[in-house]
Amino acid sequence: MFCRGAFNFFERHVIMAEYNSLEQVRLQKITELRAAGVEPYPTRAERTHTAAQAIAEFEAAEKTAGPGNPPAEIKAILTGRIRATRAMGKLSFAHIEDVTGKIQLFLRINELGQERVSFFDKYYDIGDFVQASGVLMRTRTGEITLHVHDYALLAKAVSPLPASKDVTQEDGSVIRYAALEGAELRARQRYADLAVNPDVRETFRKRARIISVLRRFLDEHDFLEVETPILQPLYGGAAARPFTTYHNQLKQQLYLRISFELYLKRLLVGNLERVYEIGRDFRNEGVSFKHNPEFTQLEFYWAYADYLKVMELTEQMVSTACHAVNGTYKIVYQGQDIDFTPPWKRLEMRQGIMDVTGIDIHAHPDAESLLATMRAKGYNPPHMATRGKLIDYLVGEYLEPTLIQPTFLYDYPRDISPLAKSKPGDPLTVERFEGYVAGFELCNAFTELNDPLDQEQRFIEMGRDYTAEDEELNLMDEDYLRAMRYGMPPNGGFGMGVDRLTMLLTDKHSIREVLLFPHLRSDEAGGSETRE
RNA sequence: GGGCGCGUAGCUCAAUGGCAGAGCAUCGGCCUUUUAAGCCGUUGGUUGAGAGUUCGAGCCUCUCCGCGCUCACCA
Repeated sequence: MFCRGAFNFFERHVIMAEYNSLEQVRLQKITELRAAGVEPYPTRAERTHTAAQAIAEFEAAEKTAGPGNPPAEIKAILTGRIRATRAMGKLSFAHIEDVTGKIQLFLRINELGQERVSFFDKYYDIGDFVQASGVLMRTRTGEITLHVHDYALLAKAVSPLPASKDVTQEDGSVIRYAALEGAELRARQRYADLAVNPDVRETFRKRARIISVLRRFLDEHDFLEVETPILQPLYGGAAARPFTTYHNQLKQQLYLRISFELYLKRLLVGNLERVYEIGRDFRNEGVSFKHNPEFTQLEFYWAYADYLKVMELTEQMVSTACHAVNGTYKIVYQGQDIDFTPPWKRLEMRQGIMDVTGIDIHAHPDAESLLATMRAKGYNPPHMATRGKLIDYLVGEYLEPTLIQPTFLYDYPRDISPLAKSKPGDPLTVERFEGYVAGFELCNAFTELNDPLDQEQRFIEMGRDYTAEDEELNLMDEDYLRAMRYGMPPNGGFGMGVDRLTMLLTDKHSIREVLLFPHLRSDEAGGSETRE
């Protein structure tokens, strides 16, 4: 009990000493390498070509030489990680992989001598980083290969990479053997996943490309990228439970933001006109295949625009991102053909609900009337207080799943949209749309409410919908109202989950496949050993 | 949080309540153009953790941990 920190420290060292048999073999090799004067972790490396550059240069040299003629000699120093070895006594082959791909090494006693070939076979393992110099050649089977004249260790791997082997079939398809496949292990040890699964690396390259394209698109449309607080004294802009934290010196309760909205719109008051932010939101809610506690959000606000203009910009932006990543506007998501070519379908929510349920929400201006009709038609929503929530239920249960092709569902109930501007002449409806693709929500946007008196009223109404025990739910943001009182230009605002867009564009079912380090529970082994 | 399913060697997976196995990886041997190299041999396990039933548990029961699917929650 006393000195608990020291106990944990000791315990940790015991855990660290638990090497498996494969690791013990490699540790022994490290000792022997040092004894032989080989530093397993040298400070510097040298490289003249990436794998891809070496292959391209050799092919170009072959072309220059012409068929049947030997190409000009190309010397190269390559670096990479050993992915496969094939030792044959006086010969040895290995594949190394760098960020551009794989290339084969060919070691022979003619150049290296028996001792150096055997030394490579004995001490170099899959997973080690190596450097090899030599001359490019083609083997008898036609593979462009580095004929090695010298080699060096760059970093020894103690733990074996999860072994995976590929064999390319005659039809070009690749069969993978014993690849790292467990979703949990892959997420927990993303480093190993990335190291052995090239398609995972490709997914995250695509993700980076998507974000880069979104940013460039908005920059080119004269939006200013800004950064607003993640630690906020009040949270708002969405309906979600926040994470709370505490500033020790200020003795202040703080929240991690659940949206950027209220801060970004303050900037419109400051005459910035067009602003956007790409960053992390945090929501203290359930985790699922499409929810992570922290996720990447894109929001922009556009002065003098309305939700119709935002729709047009949205379909342009998302289709541009799709084309940049996939080279086409048409993709397949989980077996469904999706076409992002603008313009996307526009569907009024009232009409959409009518199409799938036969209920006209305009005929039911209050919750009681709507609920009675729903019940009469056999719909049994869980207990819900407001008209908007009943409508939301109908949309979520019956309409959303039908929206496979990119669709803007527009004109939402006022009472579930406290930051959106009312539709002129229709007090129950606001100018809001959500973009749906493949049956789930991709983005959410509206003509922003800029009337400070109306906004104050909405905050009050919103507060009423929540019961007294929701003490934390303080939606009244006085500073935001003060900003709005200085005058906010009419504007259209937009929010989109970047992770979900990435899921769509990379054909991933789970958000965990597009997050490098998704949230997972503690992986400490043995439940009964945890003490608190 | 609820329901259903899963957890076996470093990785991918087998195993009617009856000696815990295979492929790849590892280790040793043979092999001078291989590519899942091949051939011969070898090693590797607290079957997620703990308890129970049983002559005997990877398998049945309970508790716990973790993951997956699903529901709830979720702009």
